[in-house]
Amino acid sequence: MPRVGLSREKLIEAGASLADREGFAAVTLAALARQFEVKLASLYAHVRNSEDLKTGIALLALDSLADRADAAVSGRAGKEAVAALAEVHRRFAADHPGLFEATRFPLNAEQAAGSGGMRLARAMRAALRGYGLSEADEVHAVRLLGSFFLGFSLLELGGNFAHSQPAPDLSFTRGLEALDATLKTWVKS
Amino acid sequence: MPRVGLSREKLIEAGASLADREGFAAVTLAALARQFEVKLASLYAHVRNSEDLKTGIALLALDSLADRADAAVSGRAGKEAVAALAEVHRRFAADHPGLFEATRFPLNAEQAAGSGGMRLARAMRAALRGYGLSEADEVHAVRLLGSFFLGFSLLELGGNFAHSQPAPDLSFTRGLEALDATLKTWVKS
DNA sequence: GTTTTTTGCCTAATATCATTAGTTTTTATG
DNA sequence: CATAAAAACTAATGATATTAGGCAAAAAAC
Repeated sequence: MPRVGLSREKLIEAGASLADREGFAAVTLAALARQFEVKLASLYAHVRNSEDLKTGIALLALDSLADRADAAVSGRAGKEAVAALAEVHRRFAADHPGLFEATRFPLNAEQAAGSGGMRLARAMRAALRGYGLSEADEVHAVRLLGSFFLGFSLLELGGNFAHSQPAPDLSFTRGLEALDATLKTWVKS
Repeated sequence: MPRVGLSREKLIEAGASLADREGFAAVTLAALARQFEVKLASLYAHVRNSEDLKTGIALLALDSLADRADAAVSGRAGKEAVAALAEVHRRFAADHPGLFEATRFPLNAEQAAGSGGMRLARAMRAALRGYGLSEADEVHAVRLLGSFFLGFSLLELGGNFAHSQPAPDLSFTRGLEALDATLKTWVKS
């Protein structure tokens, strides 16, 4: 019986593709075993357990998002950079809901420290450079923007904006304008 | 064999309690069957399936959150009301993470229309009354605030603010101040 | 009170997913 | 070529979920 030639990387890649096509919940060890035409137990030679596989997919998804964020803020600052970054988040969530969901898989501190999540925070700080905030205020602003990006995408994906007008596009734009305005005149303590 | 006296309401209540104690993921038909000392298949006389049960729990959790929101904005408007509402969201998420997660369970349009989620939106609009926004701008603001509340709680619960200073409390306060400032001078199109 | 109907709970079966321990076979290494 | 390492398999186990049919408790009807 020749070996199929599985590897951890292959499983993670295939898992991410499956997440993108059918949603993160469709990613199971059983599904991947079927895809590679091996017995399920064979996968344990390459991943510790289901959670280990999903962690790998989450890290890959975060890196994918971070790549796009880095590209978006490159050569930009201030309002333009923030808007570009916001667009990246929203487009990623809308175009790749399965991968977006994967980015939300819980990671431990060590995993998070080396992840695309940190790169995202750096891209956000780079985008905020044009606002001239202090170091502490920059963190507050990163958290404010990060919360808005995440919350908006989740609410939109969940259909929360589907039952009322105006269209979400406009709310997104107006929300960014409001945030830009307040960043320009950041309140002092 | 005397009947245990199960009912749909009892199962939903017990499920919500279990979610609160051990997290939403711990809520399974099997777990509830054990708790009531009946065979799992018996539960199907009261709920259609696992999703039906979880939908019921989600609606109960949303109502619980909405009750707190209504109480918080009662007799308040403007900055004070928004801050109280924000606190309710954040406290609920932090004190009842299992129930908070339940509120995020997907609902169809009909279920959502009659849910505590609509009451939350109303409480939000009531809180915004003090800012004198137009009807359309009010929707944008509801979505901006709702996104921030949800996003902040999720990031905080996920440990995203655990690896850096300043403490999340301060970021939350400063974020609200920034949002208050921009609501006061809402950008015109 | 008795009889009939409804409905709650159980049994049996089935399906799916996940994990572990040990075995066999393939591939890599010396 | 022989040996060791590792990939893939087998068997077993455990957990969750759902369906169909049967039995008996409780409710409804007489």
